[in-house]
Amino acid sequence: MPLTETIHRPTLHEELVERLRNLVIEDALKPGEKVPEKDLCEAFGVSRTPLREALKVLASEGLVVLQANRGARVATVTREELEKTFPIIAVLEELAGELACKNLSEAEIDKIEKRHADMVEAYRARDRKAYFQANQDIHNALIEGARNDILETHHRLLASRVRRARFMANLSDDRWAQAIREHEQMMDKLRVRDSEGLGQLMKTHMMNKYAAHIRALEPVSGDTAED
Amino acid sequence: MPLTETIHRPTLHEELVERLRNLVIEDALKPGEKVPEKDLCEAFGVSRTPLREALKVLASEGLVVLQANRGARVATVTREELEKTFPIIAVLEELAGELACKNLSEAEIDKIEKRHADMVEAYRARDRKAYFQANQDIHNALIEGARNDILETHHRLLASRVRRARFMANLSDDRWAQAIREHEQMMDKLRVRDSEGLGQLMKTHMMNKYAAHIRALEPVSGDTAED
DNA sequence: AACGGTAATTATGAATTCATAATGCAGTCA
DNA sequence: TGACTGCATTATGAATTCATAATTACCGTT
Repeated sequence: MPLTETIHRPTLHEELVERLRNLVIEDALKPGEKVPEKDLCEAFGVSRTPLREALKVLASEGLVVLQANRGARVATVTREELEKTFPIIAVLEELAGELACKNLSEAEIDKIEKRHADMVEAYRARDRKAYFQANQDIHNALIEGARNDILETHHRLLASRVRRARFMANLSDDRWAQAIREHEQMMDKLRVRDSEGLGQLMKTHMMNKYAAHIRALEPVSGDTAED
Repeated sequence: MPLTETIHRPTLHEELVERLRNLVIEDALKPGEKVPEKDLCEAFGVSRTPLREALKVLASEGLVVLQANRGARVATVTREELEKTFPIIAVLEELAGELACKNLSEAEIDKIEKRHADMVEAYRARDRKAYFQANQDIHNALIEGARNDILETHHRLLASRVRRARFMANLSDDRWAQAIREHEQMMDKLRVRDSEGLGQLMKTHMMNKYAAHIRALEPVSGDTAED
């Protein structure tokens, strides 16, 4: 009997990885902060062992940094790291776009179309929160549409590290309008299933997002200012 | 004070991650095999705790699979996984090629040139082992030349999972000749620092490698037989 | 009063212990 | 004779304990 398709009973440390990851992504634990094992243990009602195992995993993902005998700190995202990460995300999205074009069902494309409409509507209303959510959904749908869980994993790994950078906070009107135009073009390509076209657009879309973000960071000394 | 640039003193579980990773990559632990904690503990002379932490990390990297209360097994590389992984490696190499073109020093390019000559020589002598080593060195040099440690990490993560597939074992004469031609072209692009050109070549080179490998796998039923 | 050193406290890395889930074997019943 | 069930053994997940390294506070000296 092949041992694929075995039931995946979530073990304690896996649960913790998930919870901790969310804490970091949702900024409940802020970059640079210490991650106090003791407090988290009683907060989650678990012993230190599984929590430490979870921290090791988070560290290998780069979300936290372990210092020998000095515990874990939430990783800070430096500007240099952003510069290194965005191009990688960009080429992954390029690939995802190509694959999604080939693999998405008509129904799924319709769904994305709807979310796209929501997003445009949110843009008209200048509703940043709704826009951000719809945008996220669309990108996620395209990534998932690639039908490549490994691609998805690596994309999530990279995206989770820069998500904290909060692109939306400093979204200029110009860039916003440009982003909408780019999304329109993406939808055009998706409708006719032009995979290379969509891939290219998603790549440049991400690089533009990156450029805008770096521009926004420009005034800053170079390190990440908090809040 | 920014807490970047802290000294990275290797802790016990990190050491173990390294050692175990090598065991898996070097096929000392074969795919599908159980990873017996007890034996490894006495083999390395450590307790189970750091070893288990290491296994969690390896699992998050996808090198081993954890099953609740059933321990860890070395991950088997299914054909489907290969099909999902290679395109990702390909786009990462594409990006690496572009970046390496821009960032490599002349001296480094000379070094690669030398290794390339070694590789061609090994091809002439039909010395698979030497060829494989030189090939590996060249690819590594190009990846490192990208000056992007995050890209490097993800590339290594993906490559280590398929390395076991041992492309070289079933390298047809045709494919071998083609690979050499592709490498010649890559060197041409690198010499004139045509970044897009090198990127494209590295991508297609990887996809061709992939295609050849899939072809070699063809006869196999599709799933990996267990012991 | 300030700076440096030492001691104490705290917290982290690692070992050991404990409990529970899985597997294998044996015995019995069809 | 073969299959199924129950028990025992083994091994894994998790908690607790232990030791060591780091940080902080306090005291002494300049």
